[in-house]
Amino acid sequence: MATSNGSSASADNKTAEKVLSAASRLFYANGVRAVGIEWIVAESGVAKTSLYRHFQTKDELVAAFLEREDHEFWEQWDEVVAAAPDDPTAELMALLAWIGGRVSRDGYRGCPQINVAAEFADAEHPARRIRRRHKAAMLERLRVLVRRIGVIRPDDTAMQLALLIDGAFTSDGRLTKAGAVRILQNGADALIGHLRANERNSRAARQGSGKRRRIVS
Amino acid sequence: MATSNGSSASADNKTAEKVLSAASRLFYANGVRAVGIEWIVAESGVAKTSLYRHFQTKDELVAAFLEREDHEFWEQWDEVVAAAPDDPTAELMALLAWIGGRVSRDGYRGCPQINVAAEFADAEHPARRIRRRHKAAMLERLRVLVRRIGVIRPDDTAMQLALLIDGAFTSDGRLTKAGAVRILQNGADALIGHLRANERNSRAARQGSGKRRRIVS
DNA sequence: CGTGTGCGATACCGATCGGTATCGTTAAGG
DNA sequence: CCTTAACGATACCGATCGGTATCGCACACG
Repeated sequence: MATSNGSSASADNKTAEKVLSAASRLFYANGVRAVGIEWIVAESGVAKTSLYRHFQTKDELVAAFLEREDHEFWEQWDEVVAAAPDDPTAELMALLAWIGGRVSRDGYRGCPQINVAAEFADAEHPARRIRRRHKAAMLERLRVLVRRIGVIRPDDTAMQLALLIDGAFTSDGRLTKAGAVRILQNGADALIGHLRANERNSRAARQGSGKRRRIVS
Repeated sequence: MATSNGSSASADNKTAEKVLSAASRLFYANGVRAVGIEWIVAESGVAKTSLYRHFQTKDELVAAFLEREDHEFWEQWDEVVAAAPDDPTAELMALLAWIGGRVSRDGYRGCPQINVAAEFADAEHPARRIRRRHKAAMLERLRVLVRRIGVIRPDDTAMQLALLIDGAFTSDGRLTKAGAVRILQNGADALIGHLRANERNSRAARQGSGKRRRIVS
């Protein structure tokens, strides 16, 4: 059903892969409109002809970039979840530790979905569509998670967590690694703890949260 | 010290004002790089020559756009604060009601500071500088506010509120007006309530928050 | 009544944009 | 060994990019 290629979405060909990886780097670092095709050609070491053999238009290349980003994001998300203890609160904290580390890395330039989508006015542009789907997926995953945690208004709480995370994505270097993780985890703890359904679990979790927050560093 | 002009930052001249207002509209709706000078010329009804008489480069026009946005944002912020009761928590809720309304308006396309800055790779580009200053100013105002509220870790709480707000700015139509205000205010209530210094005030505030949240709608 | 300053119109600049056409080369598979 | 398909190199396309130069006109002010 798929090629033997172990890599991620699209770019099953080696030439296409060189193009897509170079384009991804350049798009992310400079913005889509600031990167011309010739720049991608130079950086990828692939002929312009070949580039257009695999991607008919620049927009298609942009879409492939975002699709891959989306795919890799959920791949890592699932890995973090798999490594976390089977407790929804611990799962959330592990995810926030991962995100905190991600946004405080050197050269982090924000969420590619947000950045790229902002460059296109048409709401039906591929970039806008992929971004909507990506963000809807995150919100849905957070909903499932906070329902398992057992908060009173899971939809609102999930959205609050989504806003917190998207805010971190656009923090633009204002967060150090330690600070990012602490701020995200304590913030989430307040958001879920405040409205937790069963007060017993709530109290216990708040006491033990100091340990649980450190599961993924 | 200033011209008699009652309008906002820069563009003290009528021609310059026409250029800047047209450019602002186009930049915000389409992104900076997607808008060519000729488009601004056509939309403003001003000759290209005149445009370049008032703004030497496109970057300067971009900077003027962001400076004005920054200025108007704090102007409105101050108005909201002035209209709110002299209670820090009520002030915060009023600000969030304002922001909730803002991000759920038709045609809202996100925070211009965030959007425009994302289009430039150079961290010393005017757009990036203005954005940093703008976001630092917001964080500082939130710090002062949460200190007055009296939370345990004001710096962290202020950053959490900033993330929540920036997240709302990038929510891209996922928030209805009613939902936005409720989610922001309840979120902020959890963030400040959870860590409030004096438990008595905390408990009282949580009970009365349903009323207090509706001060500005 | 002159005079200067700001504006509009237009033509133009080199550079770059996304995208195509042509053609010679390379390499893998039967 | 020969076919075939993919790739590289290059030249080219019209359109647009940000920015400038030239010039004629209108109008406010002394």
